[in-house]
Amino acid sequence: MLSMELFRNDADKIRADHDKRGIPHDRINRVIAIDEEWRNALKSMEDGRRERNLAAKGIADAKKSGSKEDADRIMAQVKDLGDRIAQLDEKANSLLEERDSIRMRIPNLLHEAVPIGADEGGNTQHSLHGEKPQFDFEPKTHNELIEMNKWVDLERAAKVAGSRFFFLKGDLARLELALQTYAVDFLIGRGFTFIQPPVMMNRDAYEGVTDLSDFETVMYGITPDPLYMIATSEHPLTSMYMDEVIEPSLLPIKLVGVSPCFRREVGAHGLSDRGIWRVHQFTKIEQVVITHPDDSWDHHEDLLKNCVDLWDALDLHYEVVNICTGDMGTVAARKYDLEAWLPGAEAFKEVVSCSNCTDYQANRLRMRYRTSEGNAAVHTLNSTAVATSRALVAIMEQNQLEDGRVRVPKCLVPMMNGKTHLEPCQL
RNA sequence: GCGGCGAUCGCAUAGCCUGGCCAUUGCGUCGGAUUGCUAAUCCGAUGGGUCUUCCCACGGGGGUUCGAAUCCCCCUCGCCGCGCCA
Repeated sequence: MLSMELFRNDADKIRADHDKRGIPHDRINRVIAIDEEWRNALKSMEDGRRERNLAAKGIADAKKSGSKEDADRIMAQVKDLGDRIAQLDEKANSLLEERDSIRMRIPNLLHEAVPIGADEGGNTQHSLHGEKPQFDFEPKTHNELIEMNKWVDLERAAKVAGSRFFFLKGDLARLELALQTYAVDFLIGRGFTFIQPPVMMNRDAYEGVTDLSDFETVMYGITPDPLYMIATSEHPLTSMYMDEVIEPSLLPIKLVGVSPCFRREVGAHGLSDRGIWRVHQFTKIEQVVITHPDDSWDHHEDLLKNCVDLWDALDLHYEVVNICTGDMGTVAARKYDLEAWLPGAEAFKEVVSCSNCTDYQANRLRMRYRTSEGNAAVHTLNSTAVATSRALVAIMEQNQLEDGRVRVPKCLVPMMNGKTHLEPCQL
């Protein structure tokens, strides 16, 4: 959410940003108009309260000096004042609610380096990493590999849970655990604190970190309790300090979280998403940084560097993509994606998303740091380190052998008890 | 789940019983002053708002009242005990 100061003092900045995104200004103008109305309504209400406070004081004084008649007279005068104030208060509150429900839907201001584009076709390549793997045989898709090696059981998962769930089995499951351990240790080595978060959140905290439409299309609600399954550990980690004033000496707060991630994937269809590429539950190792606004763009580059070094260590071929205006979404000001090469699909596909959300989440979460001029919103950043299901797909497809076995990335071999290749699962 | 107790400003606290001055004090932080000692001492500021002779804020919501931190009800969270439990 953008700060109200921006609407009041620098609305043209927001309008120019909307032009870049290709969306109309009407919501901005509406926020400004309702804000004006709200301020007037608030003023009348405050005048009423002031009158009441003065009267209450008058009564107290009168009683103290023993003048019961004076007290009774004032009381009679202000008898209906309470109702009037309540009405004015209600009006002001409904205006405020209306203003902010619109404001919540206005997207973050974009960084100036974000390329202009209507949709994902406008994204640009930032850099290319690793060597494209060459095969002297026809490489298989990960779907073929998991099936022939019995590493994933989709049918039985459908039976006990539903479609787009999976049982992960044998060596592939063991590799998944190795990936988690490797990524967590890697980030601990770069100064991150390891956190295991709650995997359910209440509505109030959740509204602070995500686009409102996600409640309809992404998150699972829990019946009968008013909770939501997290779509990523970014959400509990970022909202961890909500409603707090953070001592500047604690910044930057660098967190690495591991959690299962739950996504409804409403509207997702198609054969290209079969297997474990797009699923309702997967595990993700996530980086989160809460920082001083002056440092946030440096931290954004650091987060990307961590991903690049981590994915280089896994010895995979991928590109970094600079996400364009039309593909950005509501919360981020700038976003890089890592897209891994999938030989089976002959395409780069998204495996990492690295965002600077500037003060957008912090404003919603009332998450500030102390300055000599008062409190100011912090900046929040997040980046996938590894989403294990997708990393496994990339490893399987890029490291496959002709017989269907898969070479374990060198850095993970020690965590696989020295095992260098994934063998088929017997069960 | 049941019972008891609690929640006040960055942290810690007083005020609540018995409704009515400006919500107290300590620590921390920031600013200033001063002194030659890794810092001490003194002064000031330090919840939010439209930064203000004004309004709001004592976990959240409602009620009683001319007036609520204070009385009543509901909810949330925490602590203690009991129950259940990986």
